[in-house]
Amino acid sequence: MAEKKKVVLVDDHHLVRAGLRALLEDLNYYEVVAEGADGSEVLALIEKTNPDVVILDIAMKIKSGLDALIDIKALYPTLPVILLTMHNTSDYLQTAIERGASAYLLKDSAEVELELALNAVLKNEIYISPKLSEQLLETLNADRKSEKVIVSKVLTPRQTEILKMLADGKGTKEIAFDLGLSVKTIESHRSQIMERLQIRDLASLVRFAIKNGVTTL
Amino acid sequence: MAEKKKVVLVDDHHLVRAGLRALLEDLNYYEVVAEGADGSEVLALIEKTNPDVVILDIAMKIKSGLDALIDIKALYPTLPVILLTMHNTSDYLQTAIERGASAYLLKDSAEVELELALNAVLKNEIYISPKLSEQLLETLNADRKSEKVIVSKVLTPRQTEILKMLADGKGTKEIAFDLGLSVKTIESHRSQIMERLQIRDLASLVRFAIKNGVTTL
DNA sequence: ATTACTATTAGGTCATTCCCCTATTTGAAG
DNA sequence: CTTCAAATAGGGGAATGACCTAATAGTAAT
Repeated sequence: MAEKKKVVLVDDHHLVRAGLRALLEDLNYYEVVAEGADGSEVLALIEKTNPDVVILDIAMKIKSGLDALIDIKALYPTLPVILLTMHNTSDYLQTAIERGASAYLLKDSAEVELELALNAVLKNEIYISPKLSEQLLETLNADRKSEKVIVSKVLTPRQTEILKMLADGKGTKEIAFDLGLSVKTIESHRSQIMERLQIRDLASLVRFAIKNGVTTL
Repeated sequence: MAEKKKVVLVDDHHLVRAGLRALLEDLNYYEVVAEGADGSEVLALIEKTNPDVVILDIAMKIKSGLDALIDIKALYPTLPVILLTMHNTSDYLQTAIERGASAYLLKDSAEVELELALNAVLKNEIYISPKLSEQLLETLNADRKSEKVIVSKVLTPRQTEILKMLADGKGTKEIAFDLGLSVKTIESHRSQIMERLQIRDLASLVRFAIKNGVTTL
């Protein structure tokens, strides 16, 4: 058998990480050469270990997997990255793919999926959890029906910024002050965020933000 | 070596479960005889497999680990249960212990901690993550300073019920209607909940509810 | 029994926020 | 150039929130 493939594993829960490592090494074809607890460490780990693939959790405290993905692709555009997501929503699947992710898996996936994804990714293919790819197709079809194929970026940077603050418990007034803007402006952004996300209440907004790594639980 | 110890593993993320299983079986002293994705399945699994220990995730969709713990202890009071929690807060540590949990671990713990916990638990000892036990001691000390040692139940049943509804995105009006109460009553409960939890904004309330398994992400 | 405390209910008042609509400016895409 | 999205912000009424007070019922302790 050829040399084992080198894997960098980044997830902010130690036990989860250890579990994934055990799983990978039981396959006898992968070797975890580095582990990280946050997206902000990943570049250093890659440089040190020159891995064949990176496995990144999306929801991490300091820097999310999606953010780390940008950094990685800027310096190592051909290094395959597998994203792991906690919850069954394809909200950021498009973003992930636009940013060059090679695979997008639910943490709830079967072990074989992880193996399939690794195999695919090492052949420069793209692997997406079946559950999610269904949703993606539905989304694309829905878009097509509505005349224009708008592959929207979900939220603008400003909106994302404000979403985070809202989800972190800040009030409109406080946000307005922090950003040096009018309360009315924040209210506008807030309405537009909810409009886009089809959300009507703050609680769901908080969930959305957590699920998508905009903020942390 | 003696017979391997039988473990039942319950966590709603398949990959996490698989990882923990790999980790346990690498220790060569444990055998995962059943896996479940939710607290509601655990009793059936125990009956079927007669395990030596149960490992339960706290935050699960249908029935949380804390709820499942009650069921388990009612039927199998001597069966050791290890609780796994996602986040570094001891909010429900007391509850867990009151309900008879044998160990309380952070998912962020080191692998050795899992092993230590298993060893302790099989000797009828109690194991608590060092990080959390520190917090617990602080809490107890704080209580002692404030004259009375109140092992408070955190929230009353009514409060928990309303917390869940709030965290699920319902408004005061809607909750009042659902429960057949005055809007003012709900507002009172809401204030008192926030008072007890030392929380000032809805967003943090939602986080708290999710962290403690009152509702799901 | 009596006391004391908790849980649950609810009103009043005033400040804040939300909702719905409209509007200006700037920058990028065509 | 023109068109559209993003970011900014105001008006006005409705809804909600914060803060205070208080009644009733139930339970625990003496």
